[in-house]
Amino acid sequence: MALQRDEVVRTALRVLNEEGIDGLSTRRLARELGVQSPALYWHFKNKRELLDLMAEAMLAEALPPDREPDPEHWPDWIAADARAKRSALLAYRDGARVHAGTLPTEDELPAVEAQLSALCRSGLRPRTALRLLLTVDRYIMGWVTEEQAWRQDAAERARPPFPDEALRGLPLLSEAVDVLRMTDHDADFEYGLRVLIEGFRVEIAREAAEGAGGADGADGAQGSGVTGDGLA
Amino acid sequence: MALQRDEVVRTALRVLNEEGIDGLSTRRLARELGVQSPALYWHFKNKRELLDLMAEAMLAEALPPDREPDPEHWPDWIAADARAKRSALLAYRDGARVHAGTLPTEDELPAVEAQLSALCRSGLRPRTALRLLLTVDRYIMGWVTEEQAWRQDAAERARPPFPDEALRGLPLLSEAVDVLRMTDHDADFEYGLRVLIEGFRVEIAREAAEGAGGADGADGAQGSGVTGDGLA
DNA sequence: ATCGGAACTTATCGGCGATAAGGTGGGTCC
DNA sequence: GGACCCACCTTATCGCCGATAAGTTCCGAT
Repeated sequence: MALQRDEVVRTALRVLNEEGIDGLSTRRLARELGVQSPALYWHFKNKRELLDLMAEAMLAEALPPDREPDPEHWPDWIAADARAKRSALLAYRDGARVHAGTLPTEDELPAVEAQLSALCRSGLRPRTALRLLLTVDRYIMGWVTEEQAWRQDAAERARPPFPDEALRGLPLLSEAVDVLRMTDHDADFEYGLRVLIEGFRVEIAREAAEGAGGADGADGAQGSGVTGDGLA
Repeated sequence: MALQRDEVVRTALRVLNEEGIDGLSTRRLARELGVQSPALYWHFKNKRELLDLMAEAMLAEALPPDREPDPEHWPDWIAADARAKRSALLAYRDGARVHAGTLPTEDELPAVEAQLSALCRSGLRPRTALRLLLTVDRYIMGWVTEEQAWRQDAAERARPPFPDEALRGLPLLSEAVDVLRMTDHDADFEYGLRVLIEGFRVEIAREAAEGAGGADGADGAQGSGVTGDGLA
């Protein structure tokens, strides 16, 4: 039986976990498949295409398609999706870096449309709803990228970063040292996620009120930006 | 006169802008400096170290040190710093990817301590304040990474992604097409930034109330996470 | 029996990061 | 003034990489 694209992608993901993205070469992968490296170019246009499929497979494992998001409980599914996506990226070494290079695929669009539909029930305009989804997505990507970079050079570096001496004379940082050293990734991620969702609540309330009151007007977020006077 | 580290870094940043990070090889850089490539290894341990210095230089251009953050108007300087950091990363091709590989340096710590100090005036515990700073940082990194990836293959791909046909039957996405196609990066970034800051407001209010009321207790953000019932 | 194409091999290209070993020139010390 | 040193660079080379070109094998349809 000849090689299947699918089998190549699965093997590539295994090699990714064993060697990391820098160790994933076409030769290494070919050896693992019992084949010479140019054979891969029969199945893939180039390495980029292979990486794209790997990214797609990574996320497919964790995000079952065709869920119908419930408009009544958007914070729940937004948070659940965010956690699922983070888990999916964390499940493979350098998962975030693999995913980062890819473009959104057109066949993800219907799922996004469904999410927009749910969010718009709360009074959001579609463009605001999409911005909201993109915002949490960017947060996840940034987070996991950093998390995996940290993990990587925690492995290769002898001493942990930010030793106690470096914190001398910095009392607040010393108190927050667990956050600084990423001792508790999960809770730290969860914090940022919660902040985002509470921000969304505020934003949704504002836009719903606006929509109920006047027309719409251009783009509330523009220009001078954040102007509030602080102090909670 | 012999080569100076500083001159090498400046030249490397120029080459980065001309060729992108994949085109920035030691040979290319050496050629630009009128030197053979192994000469660089006298000045730098390896390419990683050069990239680290490039990242440091990039951010140094945009973030003047020794500002004293004003506790009364934290949303303003948080937003200003965020915009400055994004601009710094956008100023160089693949700036986010260059920065992503680096570890936080110990000499950035005093600035962070000052920011924590300002935030804690509003009743935040240091660990929450640091989480807050990290959250916005991750958002910026994720955002700019995506923005630059998009820009790159907008350059090399013939047709723009998400053509109108792909949006047939997806009315909400069609209405939000400008966001989808990242036509207006700046405003979209600003939106997420504002959402984050409004989330921070909520979080700060909660924690200040908590601190005023009872003791503190473990970690409000843990476990079941977001549970609210949505609908603004 | 033959032809065609899918799926692979071998050979090779140009480029990469990195190291080893050797050269060179200016400044220092006796 | 000669010996030495060392900062700084060169030449040569290693083992890897992604990718392409051209040739081979083998199976299935005609």
